[in-house]
Amino acid sequence: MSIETVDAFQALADPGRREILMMVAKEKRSINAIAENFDISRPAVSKHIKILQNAGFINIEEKGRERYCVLNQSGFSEVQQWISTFEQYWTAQFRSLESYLAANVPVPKK
Amino acid sequence: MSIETVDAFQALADPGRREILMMVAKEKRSINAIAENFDISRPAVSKHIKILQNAGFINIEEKGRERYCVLNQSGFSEVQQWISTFEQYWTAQFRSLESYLAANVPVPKK
DNA sequence: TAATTACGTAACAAAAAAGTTACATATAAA
DNA sequence: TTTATATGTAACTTTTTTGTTACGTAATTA
Repeated sequence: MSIETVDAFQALADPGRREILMMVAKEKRSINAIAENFDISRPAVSKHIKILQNAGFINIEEKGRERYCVLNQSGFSEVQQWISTFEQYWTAQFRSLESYLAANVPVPKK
Repeated sequence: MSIETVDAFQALADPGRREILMMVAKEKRSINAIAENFDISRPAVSKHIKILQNAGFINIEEKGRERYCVLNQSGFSEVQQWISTFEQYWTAQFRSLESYLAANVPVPKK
């Protein structure tokens, strides 16, 4: 938890943080409301929230002394974009498999 | 690095492992070929490879004493699927913003 | 105004991750 | 068959993460 992680992937590495995102997705929740659903202490949750916020997964809406967490699309988009850069390689790999088979696997003569 | 991480998100948390995936995406590479591109020792790379393999991001093709890393789609799919479960919430949030505005923001009378 | 509530944060402890060196082993090359 | 190469793994150390307790502060409520 250390300082202020901004790395989206590191932010998602913790299962608890992913759970928090799931909760917040359903409806905005205050820090305490989130902490109630976990075995860890409120300060620990508070730090998780900060990491998720810095990584762009949630935004905070301040309402008096309460702070509500709402989902922020940018973190998700960042991850999705990274993943999508790999998609082109599946077809590339498929083609190289094709040419490999064409070159190395004997085709039965008719 | 400890034991055998199988969690896809944890596997992606390390920037070095993401770099490895980028490298392997371009073309299959042996463990040593990968290690040459990093400042860390070969054994360390070897462990990263194992984590990526266990998490479903790469497969190993054994060729004699060499082991080539090739991309495996399953890890990527898992992450992409998780991300996509959140997509429905953007529209949900947008609708709740709409209704909030409709209820709370005065519309100038014509 | 005095409690109470909803937080943040500093200071530390425990656990996990990441890296290293020192071997061991199997294949390939001389 | 000796030597070199490509790798895995065990044993440890260092660094990062994660968590806790204790305390501070601003906003509500009584």
